[in-house]
Amino acid sequence: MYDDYNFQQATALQIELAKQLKFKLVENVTTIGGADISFNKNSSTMFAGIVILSYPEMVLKSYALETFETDFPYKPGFLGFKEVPALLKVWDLIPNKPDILVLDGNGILHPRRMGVASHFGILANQPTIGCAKSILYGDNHLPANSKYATAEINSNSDLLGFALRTKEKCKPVYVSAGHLITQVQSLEIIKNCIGNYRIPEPTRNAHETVNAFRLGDLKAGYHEVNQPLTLF
DNA sequence: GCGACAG
DNA sequence: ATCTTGTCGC
Repeated sequence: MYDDYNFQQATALQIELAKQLKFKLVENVTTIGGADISFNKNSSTMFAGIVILSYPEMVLKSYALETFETDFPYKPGFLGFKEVPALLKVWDLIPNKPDILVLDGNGILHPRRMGVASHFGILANQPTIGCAKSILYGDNHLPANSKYATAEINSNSDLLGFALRTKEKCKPVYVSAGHLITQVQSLEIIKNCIGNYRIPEPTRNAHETVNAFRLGDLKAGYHEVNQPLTLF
């Protein structure tokens, strides 16, 4: 049927895009971005946002917000097709891009190595990291119950990512390289982005910010932040 | 065939 | 993802 045809095409495109993936070290990281999407149930309007923090201080420096219309449904394995178009629209509003962008979802920890972070990275030619709140694919071995404990996530003999305990007695997050960064550096960067919560600061801040945008407390466009924000 | 299944 | 109160555990 109609949906099957779209997902067949989407699958073929993911396989093609995955051939373009590159993994290398990112040098001199001083800024890191977080991207997220929010929307009301049963609405085709997505609220997209990207925040930029100083690294490793994790101080909010700027953010961009924009809405986007889409009918593409959520389906496990195809999140990029739903979220990346909206995120690219917000991305274009940012004059000074962050050195690395963290997306809420996976990078190469994906059946076709094309999670939302890899998908965005390829289309924007931007170093990206995927950080998901639950497992999508691969072995699910839990890390020890201590902060910073990790467990490799493999599929067959490929190292696709890491489960990372960001906080004691909390479920781990799942980290993988998106594009233009290595697996090990992705893990190190995310470790350095942990504040006092389970979710690393770039993603956590992005989530709070897009929610405020959806609820009408923040406006669309690019905004720079100078004094500490008393929003959280 | 059955179960799993990012956001 | 979003809608929501209380409640269990540290």
